[in-house]
Amino acid sequence: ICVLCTFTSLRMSSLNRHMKIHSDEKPHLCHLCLRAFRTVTLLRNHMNTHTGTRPYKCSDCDMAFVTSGELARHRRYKHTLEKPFKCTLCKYCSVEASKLKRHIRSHTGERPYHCSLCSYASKDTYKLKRHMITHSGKSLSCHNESYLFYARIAF
DNA sequence: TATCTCTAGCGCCCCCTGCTGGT
DNA sequence: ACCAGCAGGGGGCGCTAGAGATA
Repeated sequence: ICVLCTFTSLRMSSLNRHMKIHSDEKPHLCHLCLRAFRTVTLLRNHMNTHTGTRPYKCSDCDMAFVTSGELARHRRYKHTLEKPFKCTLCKYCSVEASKLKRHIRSHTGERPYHCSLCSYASKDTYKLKRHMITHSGKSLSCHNESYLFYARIAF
């Protein structure tokens, strides 16, 4: 049992590894952007984003991905059409949990993302970002910096 | 013990659609 | 009626973090 959080494991080795997340130790450094990672695997995946290396290739189309998880998700979206996350209130189902979470907000009416300049509130972050254009008149891509400024105030 | 694999999660961007107000 | 602007709903991918599985 971790004394710092709710984590529990049957293996001492898992607990030892877990304890590292409570420290800031990130010994694996990307020499291209100086970002640091806890594990070599994370660094390797990150380096692949710099080099464009995509080892996980889809057998049914030309797509390729940095991680196996991305490939698995792609295959669900495009090939197997498996949608394990099902809404209990309607027939909607999704490939991803986060999509179901976003969908459920359409039932609950929850709008966690508030505009700092008017009464508008959004159900997801990108809608708020898009909404911010109406205050500035700038294009979405030109608006990133001011959006981040507004977001810091709002959140 | 190190590495691989899987799952979870946040984010970004895009598309389509419906509503609304101006012309 | 038509069009532009805007918001709602959702699809798809990029990337990182953490933990289980395995070599």
